[in-house]
Amino acid sequence: MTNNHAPDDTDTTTLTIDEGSVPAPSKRRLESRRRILAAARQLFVERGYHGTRPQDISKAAGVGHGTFYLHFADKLECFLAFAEEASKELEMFGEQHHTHEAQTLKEGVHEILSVIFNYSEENPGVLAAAMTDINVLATEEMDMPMPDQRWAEQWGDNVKEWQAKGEVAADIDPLFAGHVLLGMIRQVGSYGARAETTKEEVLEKLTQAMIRMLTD
Amino acid sequence: MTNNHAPDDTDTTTLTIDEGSVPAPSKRRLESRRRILAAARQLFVERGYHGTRPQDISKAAGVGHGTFYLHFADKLECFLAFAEEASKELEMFGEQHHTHEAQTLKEGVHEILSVIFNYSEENPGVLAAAMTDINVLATEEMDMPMPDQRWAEQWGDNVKEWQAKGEVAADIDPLFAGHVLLGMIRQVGSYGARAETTKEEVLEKLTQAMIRMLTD
DNA sequence: GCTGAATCTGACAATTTGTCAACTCACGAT
DNA sequence: ATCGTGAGTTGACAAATTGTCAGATTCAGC
Repeated sequence: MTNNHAPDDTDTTTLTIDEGSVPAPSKRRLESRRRILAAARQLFVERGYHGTRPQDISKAAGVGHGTFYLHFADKLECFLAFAEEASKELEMFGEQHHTHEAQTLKEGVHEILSVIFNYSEENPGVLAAAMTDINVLATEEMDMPMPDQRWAEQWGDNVKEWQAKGEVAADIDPLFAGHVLLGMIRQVGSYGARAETTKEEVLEKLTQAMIRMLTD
Repeated sequence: MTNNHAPDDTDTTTLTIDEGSVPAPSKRRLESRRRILAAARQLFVERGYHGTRPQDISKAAGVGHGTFYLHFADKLECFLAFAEEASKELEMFGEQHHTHEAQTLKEGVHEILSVIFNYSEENPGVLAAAMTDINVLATEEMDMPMPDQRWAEQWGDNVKEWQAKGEVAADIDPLFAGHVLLGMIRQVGSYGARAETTKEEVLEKLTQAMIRMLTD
């Protein structure tokens, strides 16, 4: 398998301008990539990883079959790019929908979860994929931390801040808690998408469960 | 794709004797299947789903390439069988290592987690696969509940019992909590396999986190 | 408009998945 | 012990998919 796609020092996620070292990708190239990723997203969510083929993706994207391989080495890499993209989107979604500075731990947790739930509602199935434990798909070391790991760490940072304010129990390891919280969100997200229950109810219950876990 | 493998009414997991309706599979057939599943397990754990091919599995199993398809329709079905097998193993492992009736909620949780952690130590990577959210691989309805769903429900049953004894907060929805607990275990299992920390430490922290989540 | 680099395309090569006629093996009948 | 038979397996080959790359197309700069 030969790697035909762009040089690895190109930021393969957003293809932003990297002053001086690599020329900016053309609009054309960006557009092709965008279309491929959009098609990939739809198919991964609809059919799952197993049932999605590179040829399906390129066809749905309206590009030549070989074009897929100019952008991604294989299906896995395309999947990882999709997950990364979704992760970034959630971040931006959160920034856009940030309403006010939380006064309490409960408000803080509730607000973050609301963002996640609202994003999920608008993009069914996307977060489930983005938060995938990549280890099941592939076991080799990844070039960068995966979205789920980064989120766990971010939650860990949040816990550390709340702990500094005395809102979270002092004996809790923030990073550990970050992972625990991520696990909760992941599973409840999956369960909530299936169960006969409302988003609001799940949101309240999950907030409650998380608060309990974090406090004495 | 034609389905060449045994009639669907055969229990494809353990191929137990089904009195009267289907003849028992021969030793030879059981042995082939066992070897395929053993090879599949090793490869799925080593390489992940993406990097494992049916031809790799049949080769590692020491059976003909076509034999794979006599037992499983495709890679996904083989993976699901592996996950199911691992799930059953954990159950049996738990039964064999059940030491005593828990006196407190903490002991109960600690004991169940010990079983899970001990099994994981003896079978690295297997539980991660067995507890996979199958939805990422495939989105169609499965014929039976997946291992992760069943575990969540089992934890839900445990929570209900503990609740009846007044050990778990009365306002907690047992099934919801079951899913939350599963999510915690899953993520912490993944984190613990990677982090520079001891099994005992992770076990203690997770027990603590779970108790907090379940109590006032 | 011309040019050349960037990018794409799809035919074809390479590889993998899936099929099935031929073969093997285990078991029961004689 | 031998033989017949059906279950189960095999691997050559068909079908499908992944991956490659020479030729084609596009587009920005002059």
